[in-house]
Amino acid sequence: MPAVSRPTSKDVAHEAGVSQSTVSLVLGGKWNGRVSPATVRSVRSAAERLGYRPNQAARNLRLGTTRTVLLMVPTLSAPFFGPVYTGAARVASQHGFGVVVSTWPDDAAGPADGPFAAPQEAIDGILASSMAVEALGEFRGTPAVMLDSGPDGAIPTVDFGVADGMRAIAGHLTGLGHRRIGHVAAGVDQWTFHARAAALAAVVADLPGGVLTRADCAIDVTAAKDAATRLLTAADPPTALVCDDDLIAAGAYKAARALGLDIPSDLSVTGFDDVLLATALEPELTTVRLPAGELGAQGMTALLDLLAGHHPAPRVLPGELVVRGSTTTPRTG
Amino acid sequence: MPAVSRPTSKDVAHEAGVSQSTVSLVLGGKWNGRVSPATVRSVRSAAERLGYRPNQAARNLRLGTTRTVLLMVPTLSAPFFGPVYTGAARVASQHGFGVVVSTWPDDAAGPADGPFAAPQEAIDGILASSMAVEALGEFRGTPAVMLDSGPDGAIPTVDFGVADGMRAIAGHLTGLGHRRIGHVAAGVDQWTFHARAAALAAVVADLPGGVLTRADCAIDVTAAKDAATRLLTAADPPTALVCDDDLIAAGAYKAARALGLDIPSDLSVTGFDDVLLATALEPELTTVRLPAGELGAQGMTALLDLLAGHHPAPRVLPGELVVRGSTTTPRTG
DNA sequence: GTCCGGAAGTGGTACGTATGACCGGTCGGG
DNA sequence: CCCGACCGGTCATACGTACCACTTCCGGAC
Repeated sequence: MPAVSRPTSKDVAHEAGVSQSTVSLVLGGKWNGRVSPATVRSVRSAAERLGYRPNQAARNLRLGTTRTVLLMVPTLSAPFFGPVYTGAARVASQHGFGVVVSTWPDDAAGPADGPFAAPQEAIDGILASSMAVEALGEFRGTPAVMLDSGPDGAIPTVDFGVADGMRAIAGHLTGLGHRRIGHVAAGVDQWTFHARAAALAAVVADLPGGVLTRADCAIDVTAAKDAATRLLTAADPPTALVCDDDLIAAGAYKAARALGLDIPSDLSVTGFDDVLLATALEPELTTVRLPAGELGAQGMTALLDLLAGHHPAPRVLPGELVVRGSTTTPRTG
Repeated sequence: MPAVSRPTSKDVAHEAGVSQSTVSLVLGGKWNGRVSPATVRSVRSAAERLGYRPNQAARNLRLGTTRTVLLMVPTLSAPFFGPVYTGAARVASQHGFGVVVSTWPDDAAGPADGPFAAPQEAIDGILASSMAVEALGEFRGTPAVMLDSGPDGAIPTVDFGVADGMRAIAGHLTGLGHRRIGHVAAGVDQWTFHARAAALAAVVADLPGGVLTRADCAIDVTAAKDAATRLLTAADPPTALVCDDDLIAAGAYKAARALGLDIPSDLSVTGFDDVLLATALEPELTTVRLPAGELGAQGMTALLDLLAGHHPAPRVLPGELVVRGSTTTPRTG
């Protein structure tokens, strides 16, 4: 406990020889024509001299608002959500809002392994990843925006156009001549992955001679390697692997190398997200760029709209196909 | 603004037919022998029925403490600091503390590009990365712990043993027979990088025939590729590249590939940190594992100690050399 | 019958801020 | 000469909680 307590507005008032109300007026900027310039100067200099910082707890109590929102994401240890936080925090900061984060504890596999860490602060609103939807019940009544959760009637949403992204991937591969396609899928029960799988399946089903095989795995390099190996060692193996995530693609690379397959001449591989990893791999990964920072920023914008009383329209951020060196025409024969 | 205001302890008191004081007593757990079991049950059920959640702002004001600490790191978009946050948040949560984060805005290159986003909440303490040291002045008087900043007389610190780690790297390479070593250094004016450079230089200086060259770059794959290319295209190029960071090593891989050099047979490469990327590279990267999550956890532990009135001793977390496929004996001749 | 003391709970207040309601003085217009 | 408007501020209160000091009830001891 700090032995020296911080100065209050009353201390500033005493120092400046005015009342506490006047201090609040001046420092709150509400003094248009109510306070003389001389007094304003004197109050400001007194505050400066004492190093006065307003007590946020008292202000929050008085105003009934905290100008703070809660961001709920599964983890910040994985690559994707860091930029989401950054984008959200930037927009929040521009509007004078703070952000507190809540994640699954210990990078657990899911919310069943423990509750989100509850913030000690009161919050005005919630920006929640779809993977946090179960934990939202704790905060019934708090305005919320969901990220990447699919259209929802009750809660405003900001989504990626993952189906379009997956169609672009599939179109790219089939355009190159691939017919036997393997889907290394994230074994996670989330809208975004269901939407990707459905989009891919639809494209392959419409393709004469198209064959789609599938293996599920956790979003983890090692698990992905195993899943990809299963697909590649089956009879009549695919000539291209479509991975639900760049990390999964990294596992597919490992599987291919272990089997002596060259990427892309023996096997085309695609990812999803375009995290830093995608350009560090060799060859660089063909993937769909999901603007994670933009998701956070647009989500925060929607949430602030909601807090301001407007009901924001659902937004969809397009993914962009980024063709790099991991895809080419299949080996003939 | 939500039209329906949350119930207060007064509402609960009315519902249970007791006074607000009693509600506070019961829900605060301070009722040992002061309140009858029947009343306790009735208060608890009333709180449950109304969905009562204590107003944190009021509690913070009354108690003069927020049970919240501020974590200052340069960014959460880069791989390293996510686990730091996770470790810190886990320990904080176990002690009933919350965490708010402050980063450089927009992933700027440094604090000069703008202030850290100030949290809207009052905080009890600060856990700051060394890269945030400049911003610490705003919070003069708040208890703080520095991470990865080197020994400091005034502020408790938690550091990595980066010098030992670098000596392990250097010993590994020289033990393999390398004599001409290139240092792809992070061009960042921080204790941790100075310590790494000094440790490496000392080992090479003690080595008969040892030659150390150096190129600086930002912690960024593209910039690292350029820097590594400069070293590798010089006369009498190094047989091993020591990189200050795994991301820099990824750039070195790209430079080697562009020059037609095989890793490790033509060139050994080492990294630092052991982020996810290290095992996704091919071949997997020899590096020093810095336990980022442990840094956050130990730092938070030290900070909570400090808040409890104990002055924590400086702590040093050892780095561990992880030998993978990117290093071998230099090509003879 | 009086007094004591513990059990069970209540009243009142303070934390620091923001703000609506006041208030004394001056000045110009009617 | 009086009244209202306006300037430049102050007073008092409320936000919701935690906790100290106090009261009331009641069973027993003397």
